[in-house]
Amino acid sequence: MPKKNAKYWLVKSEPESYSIDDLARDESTAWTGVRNYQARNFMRDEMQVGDPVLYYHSGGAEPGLVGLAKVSRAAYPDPTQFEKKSKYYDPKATHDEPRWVLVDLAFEKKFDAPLPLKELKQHEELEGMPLLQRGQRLSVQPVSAEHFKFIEKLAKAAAKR
DNA sequence: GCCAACGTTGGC
DNA sequence: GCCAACGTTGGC
Repeated sequence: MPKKNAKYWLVKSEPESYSIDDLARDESTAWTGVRNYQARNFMRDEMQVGDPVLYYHSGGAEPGLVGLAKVSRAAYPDPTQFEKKSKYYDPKATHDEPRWVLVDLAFEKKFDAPLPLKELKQHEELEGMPLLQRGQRLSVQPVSAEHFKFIEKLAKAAAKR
């Protein structure tokens, strides 16, 4: 079980670039390439080791929640910002003043059945969840404890169907 | 500091 | 592939 003061999160990834199966295979990964200040600030200021993280697949035929990870290392500079050949290279970032940070995520579990976005939208218990807001594009976002617990229940119920 | 242009995300 | 939403950039 997460610590009492744990916060809950959600990260998005396109399964073609890095899926829950990739994370399961790697066991943990550095969450490189976040280039949005709001998302960065969540990682830098609020994500703590042990925090549970919902894993969301965006794009594709059926976007939805596919599993669970947890934060395994707190924020540190994203090395890709310094790599000229990386598509995440940022010429304005320096080692003295890095602009982008990341956290490490560790695989926790893959849901037996994914929870499609269109199903999530049908539960009024999840009303107000950032993921479900129109035009919402943040790739790292907070999840309330209530929403997180409800989603855990949904995942268990979906596995039994 | 405003705001138009542009680029990206992501559902459909 | 389309397009709405939104963030960033850059001219002024």
